[in-house]
Amino acid sequence: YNLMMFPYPSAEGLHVGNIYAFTGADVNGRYHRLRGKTVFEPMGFDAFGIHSENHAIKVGVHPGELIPRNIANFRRQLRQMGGMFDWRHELSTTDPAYYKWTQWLFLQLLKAGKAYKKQAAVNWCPECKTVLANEQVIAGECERHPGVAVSQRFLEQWFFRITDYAERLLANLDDRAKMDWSHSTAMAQRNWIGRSEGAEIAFEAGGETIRVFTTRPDTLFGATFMVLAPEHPLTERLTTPAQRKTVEAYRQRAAATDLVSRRVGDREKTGVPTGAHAVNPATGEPIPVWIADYVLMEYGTGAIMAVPGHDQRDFEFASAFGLPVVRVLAAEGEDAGTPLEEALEATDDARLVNSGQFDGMNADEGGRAITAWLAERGAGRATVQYRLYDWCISRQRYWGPPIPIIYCEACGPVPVPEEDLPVLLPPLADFRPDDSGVSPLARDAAWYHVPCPGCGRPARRETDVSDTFLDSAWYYLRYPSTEFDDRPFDPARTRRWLPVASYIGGNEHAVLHLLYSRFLAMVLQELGHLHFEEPFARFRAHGLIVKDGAKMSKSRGNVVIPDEYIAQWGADTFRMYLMFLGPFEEGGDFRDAGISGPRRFLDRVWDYVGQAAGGPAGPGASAAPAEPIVAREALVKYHQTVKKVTGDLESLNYNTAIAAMMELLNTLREHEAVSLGVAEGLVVMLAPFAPHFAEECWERLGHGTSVMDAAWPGWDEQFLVQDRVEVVVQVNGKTRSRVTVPAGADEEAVGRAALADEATRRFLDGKTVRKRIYVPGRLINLVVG
RNA sequence: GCUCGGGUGGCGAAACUGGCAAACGCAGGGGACUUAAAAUCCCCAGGGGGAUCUCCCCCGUGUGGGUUCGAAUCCCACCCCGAGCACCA
Repeated sequence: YNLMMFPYPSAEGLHVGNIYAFTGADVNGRYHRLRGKTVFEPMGFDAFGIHSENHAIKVGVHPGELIPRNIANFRRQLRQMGGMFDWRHELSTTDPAYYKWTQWLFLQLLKAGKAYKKQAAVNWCPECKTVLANEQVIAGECERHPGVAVSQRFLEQWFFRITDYAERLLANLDDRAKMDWSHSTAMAQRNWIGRSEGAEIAFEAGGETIRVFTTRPDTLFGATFMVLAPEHPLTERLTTPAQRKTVEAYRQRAAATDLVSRRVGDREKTGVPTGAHAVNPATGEPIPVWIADYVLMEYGTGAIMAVPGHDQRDFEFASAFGLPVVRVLAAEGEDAGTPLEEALEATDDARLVNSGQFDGMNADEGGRAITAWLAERGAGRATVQYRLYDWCISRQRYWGPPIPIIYCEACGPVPVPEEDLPVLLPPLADFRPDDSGVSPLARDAAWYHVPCPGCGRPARRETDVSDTFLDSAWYYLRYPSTEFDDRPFDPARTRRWLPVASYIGGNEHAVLHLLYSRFLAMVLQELGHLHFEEPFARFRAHGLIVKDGAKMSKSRGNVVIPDEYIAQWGADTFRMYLMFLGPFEEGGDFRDAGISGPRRFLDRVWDYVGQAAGGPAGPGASAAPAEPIVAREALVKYHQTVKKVTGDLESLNYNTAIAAMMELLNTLREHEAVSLGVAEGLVVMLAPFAPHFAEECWERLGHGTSVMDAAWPGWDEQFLVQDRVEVVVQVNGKTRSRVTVPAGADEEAVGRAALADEATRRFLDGKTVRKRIYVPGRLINLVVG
């Protein structure tokens, strides 16, 4: 199962970046097919979603009309680039036969208690006029509208409990047997899940208990005040009558501030005291309780113990409001009373001070000891926190699968019965979102008002559609089973093809699509629908194609459309050029200057094939190397190349594979070594990169069947072992000469040969050899005094 | 700030596990072919210096140190570029 990320057909067509990614994946698929595997390489279209809808709004055409048009163009380009796609299994997420099952998935998660609804502060993009997932908010701005600040709104939203799976999602990343992934992608997921070890500590405050999470329990003695998030539920009960007005004003101001600017880290600290005091369980001292918006309700417990001596944010807050700073860490020999200019970080030689019986311990020991001490008193315990949020899937937009829920006055939210799926998206003429926060779907009265499936009384439909990432979180499950309309994925097909053997795609989806897909697979496995929990056995992130050092984007005007290049140079030359540009996993800078290199190479191969087709058959790919009718050097090069190219294709090192084939051709030409067998082997090795060209060559070489049905060439080790080898001679580590010795010569023999070598002798200059280092068959280093 | 990548000729890059730095290609120079140009083919090509000119020396993989017989590769410190995360307690 050779999977690549299906495109969203929103723009004018595929750009060079898509072609690059798909070509790299297609080379992989074709290689494995030539190795004798049955390769499934499907293609489809991620055609729902905000990208597509915004494009439709911009162009002024209904997406229901525009998207099929775009898809037709994409299909044309995909055929042109020569991908080995199985079009019988094409899918589009906008097809009711597909999104029926997207809705079905929602119902399965709902049944399993993994979907829930809550009123939540959400990211609202005033430009998209919809809620964004946290993943779609980049540095406080909408990912699709740079410069547009995302604001805060409170809406009832559907969420998926991805946080229940934080530990498993994290742990599996280290399990190579389950998932062999690009390092960078796994790393991005680790960051996103954001695991922190620490302690939960209870502070008593006038009959109430404030729980905090801290990663630094060792600094407990330095906690001189506490801070609650403005939304913290305890705020109301803790606030003293004298402070009520101040606190209320602050809370209202915080609520009006959008989520985004709340999270900008370098803002001036603001906050107000509640008037209440809590007791530091370590010191027994009363410490004031404040509220401030630098503490976030969404993380940890929404409350912190503030340790201004050893946390920079707390230090800034204490400085702004004149709160006491106590240091509880000091370097060896440093005076525990020295005042701090800024928060002091824990270092290896730092020891606890001002911390009673824990004085003298380092931060780690102290943290463990204090946590244990708290646990004995029932005031704390070691715990783990994750940065991951639950996945908000509600979108107040038109172009998506309606969430299959019906609201009834009597029964509440009722799932649409599975036999009534799909809930079809009504064909709305005016599908534009407005500021109301209500999806455009509410405007279609006939669609909106339905009888309750439970009691039959008048009810109304959920008007939100689901996030595009839900569509794409399971498309790989659908591909093998596209012809079944009575099940989302056929069990036998699924067992035959899944998990995906190779998935190649961009790292921009490292924490969105790739995390959601994993989560969904885990849930489906628990529910007994799947036999695996990790959907992608191998994932490789390809690099980015940039232009003039910058990422291609419409706003920069540096997007390269592949069509003209394919028209001018041919799809195969273009594929070869892209794969030759640099390491596939690193990407590269698109320059049209270099494209003539691969073209010249293919032209020369064409000439060589012409000669070989007319010439005598010789040893090579399939034939036994009977008569060396061509120079032995050429044959050796051939077998070396087969081995090199095979290894490089396994590891996606396409650029060096192409370079090796170029070297081979250069050697063949140099020795005028024309051989049918060698030509055949070379053509088969070229087939993954230049499939149309290889097909023509194959026919020219006298074959009546497709080159894709040929066998991958093998190499003969007998050509790889040489009877004489060249050994580099170094004197004091500098290369001075080289000598040719019989393969397997021992150190003594090579040493003698080196000493007999005239060029070497000049550098020895009569001095005695103090030491001799010999790397067998490679190098000898003579150290002279 | 934290976490990952990366920095090698004019350019894209290569270099197995510490063992000939620059393979392969682009651009460039010279030559052959041609009335000419394009295409094609052959040769040259990291920098500097020397020479008895089919030869030799020195320098050279972001910077500075270190380990080693030997470092693009390993270690320490720093600089720069890219990506992810970020008032995450």
